[in-house]
Amino acid sequence: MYDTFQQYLDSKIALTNDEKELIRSVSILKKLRKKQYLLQEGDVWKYHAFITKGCMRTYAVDEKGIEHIIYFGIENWWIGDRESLLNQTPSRLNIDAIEDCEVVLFTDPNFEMICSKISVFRDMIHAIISKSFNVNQNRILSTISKSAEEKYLDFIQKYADFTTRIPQAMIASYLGIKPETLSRIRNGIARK
Amino acid sequence: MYDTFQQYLDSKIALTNDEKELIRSVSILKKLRKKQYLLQEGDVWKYHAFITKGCMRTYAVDEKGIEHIIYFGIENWWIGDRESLLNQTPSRLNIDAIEDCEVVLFTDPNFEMICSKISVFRDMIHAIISKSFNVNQNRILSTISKSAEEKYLDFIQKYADFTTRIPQAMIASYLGIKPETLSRIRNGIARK
DNA sequence: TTTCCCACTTGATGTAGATCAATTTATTTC
DNA sequence: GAAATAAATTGATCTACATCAAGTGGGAAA
Repeated sequence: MYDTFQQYLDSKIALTNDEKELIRSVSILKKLRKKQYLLQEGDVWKYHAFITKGCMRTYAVDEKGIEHIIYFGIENWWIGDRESLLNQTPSRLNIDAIEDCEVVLFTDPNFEMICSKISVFRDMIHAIISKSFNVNQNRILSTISKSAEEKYLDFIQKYADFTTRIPQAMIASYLGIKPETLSRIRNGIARK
Repeated sequence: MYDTFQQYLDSKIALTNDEKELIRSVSILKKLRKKQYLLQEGDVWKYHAFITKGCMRTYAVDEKGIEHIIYFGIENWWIGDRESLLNQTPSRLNIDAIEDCEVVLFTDPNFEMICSKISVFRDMIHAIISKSFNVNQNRILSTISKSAEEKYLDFIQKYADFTTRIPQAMIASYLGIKPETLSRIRNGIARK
């Protein structure tokens, strides 16, 4: 279970055995059943979380009770609420498991400790955040400029591996369209 | 002109005079006329840019020739295309001046040099990127979940100082709606 | 196997926002 | 300060997507 994370680290950075052991020693392993929350609205997020197995989502619920998914994560992706973590404020977001999942958690102080002691780790994390920033910026451009069909085609092209694992209604939510609309779009594409 | 940037630094981090001088020594000052490009689509972005005066925008142009604004920046904001910088690929974005502007530029190697030598500077930059990530995430949530009117009300509340300086049509573009629609929304709000 | 449930589809209709086109109101520019 | 240019408004119409409501199929429970 930790092994997946270790392989991820090895693929990204070169660490000494002591460094590996330091990281492992403060890691927390957690299993989640399908539908189980990792973070629930109103709670303060305290961790840095890495998914080693399964598929998760981050979403907000609006005043009408409608869920709006802002993020999907699978194996080898990080997930969390950086805003809640940074400001130590109650989260407006929910994170839960779409499938049975396994995650590796680090408390923020331990994570900071690792970053301060292992500069390649810190650099790796900063590179990830930097890339995530770009991903978000591209998604903003997509949402403000494209039609529902274009957004869907972009999505399945970019996240081909997600489309089979994630219910269609959740993909619709992520794209900011209704499930019925997505169904019709798929229908339209199929009959071309 | 550099003074605005120095004041910004002083407000954020404590630096020795040598450190201040190191930063200043590699800074590049640049003035931009209204409508002048800082970055043009197809070019590779090479800098880290800080606005000391004026107002700028970042936007993409789609295949129909329509501009989609993804970012506004004013005094004391950073601006650039991190994706182009990171990958050294031609940018899909344009950055230009909405008003006459002054910016402080650092080439990427110089910027990295500063980060490596002055850890508080590096930490400041990482904190800014981290916050920007959150801002973008909130904007994604807003665009996929809210009506045009709600988005506009959020915008003027969050960026009150922008609304007077930025043409309405550009705000509409930023929100992903048409200028006519924004005009009608404003009209509707006014007559309430 | 049957039942139940859930994800998805399909149809009919409604509506927010887009489009097209014509004015009016501001800003530049000379 | 007049002429030219650009920005914003307003009206009429259109359309992509939403909404509401039934129906279908397929997989888990019993």
